[in-house]
Amino acid sequence: MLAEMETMAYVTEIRLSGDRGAWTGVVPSSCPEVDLEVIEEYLQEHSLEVQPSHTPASPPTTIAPQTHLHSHQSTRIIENNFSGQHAFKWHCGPHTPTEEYEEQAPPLAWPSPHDNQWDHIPYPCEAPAYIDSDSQSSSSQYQEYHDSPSPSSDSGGRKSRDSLPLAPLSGKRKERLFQFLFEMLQTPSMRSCIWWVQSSSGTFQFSSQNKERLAQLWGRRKGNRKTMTYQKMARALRNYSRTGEIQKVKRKLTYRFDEKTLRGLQGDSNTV
DNA sequence: TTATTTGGGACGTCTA
DNA sequence: ATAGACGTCCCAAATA
Repeated sequence: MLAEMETMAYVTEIRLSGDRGAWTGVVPSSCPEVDLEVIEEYLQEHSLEVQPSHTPASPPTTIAPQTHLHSHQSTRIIENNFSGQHAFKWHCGPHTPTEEYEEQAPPLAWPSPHDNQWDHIPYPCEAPAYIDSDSQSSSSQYQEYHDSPSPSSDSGGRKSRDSLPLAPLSGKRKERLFQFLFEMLQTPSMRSCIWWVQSSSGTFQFSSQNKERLAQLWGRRKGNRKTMTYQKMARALRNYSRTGEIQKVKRKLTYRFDEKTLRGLQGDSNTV
């Protein structure tokens, strides 16, 4: 069934990325459960993320009103490379994806919050981080962990690691929020909660629908006493604005990894 | 206007 | 003991 949903998502992606004009109304029809509002949210959120390579935060003024997914403006979305509308799939199943994820959490390679496996286990998915949504569509194949060549010739990889002590310095180091987020971004089953907007620039976005789930996972990971909420997690995220690891971009629920941080994370995930 | 998002001060907790 | 990295609470402003 999971396979079915994957297929569903896959088909959706194909339609989105492969057949621009034809996808109007196609997605929902193949899945009655699909929440149109969510789709619209995705379309809106993503369509706004048309990022000129030089500036990730495009001014809202350039944003065309996204009336409906039936509109011809869907083209814009596709141009945006936002074919990875993985979120669609979760509405097809009985549970939200995060619920599934929670159920699968242990097998999905979570180091228990107690032991410090985090320090030595590899990321659940070591696929290159630089996979845009469309690349992720083909990621259905890297559902399982698999080796992948390092993100080739990252001249700054080492350097950034020097300036960014992500790796355990003295054997063990507590997991940081941005590391967790990065990991989630590499986890296909979490696509419904968080996804790359433009992986090349380190821009990612939370799902308005499932951000709380992700926050809860973070809270569990940390072994907090109280339930983590997006509010609180976002507070920590805002702290990164000062320290520079992650910056907020002018898009709803969208943030961006600092270049160095991103490289450090990628280098980290490839060398652990 | 309401609900959601965003931003940040203040203080607490935990860990290296 | 101290500092870093949040976690928690709270409030206000910006947006949708």
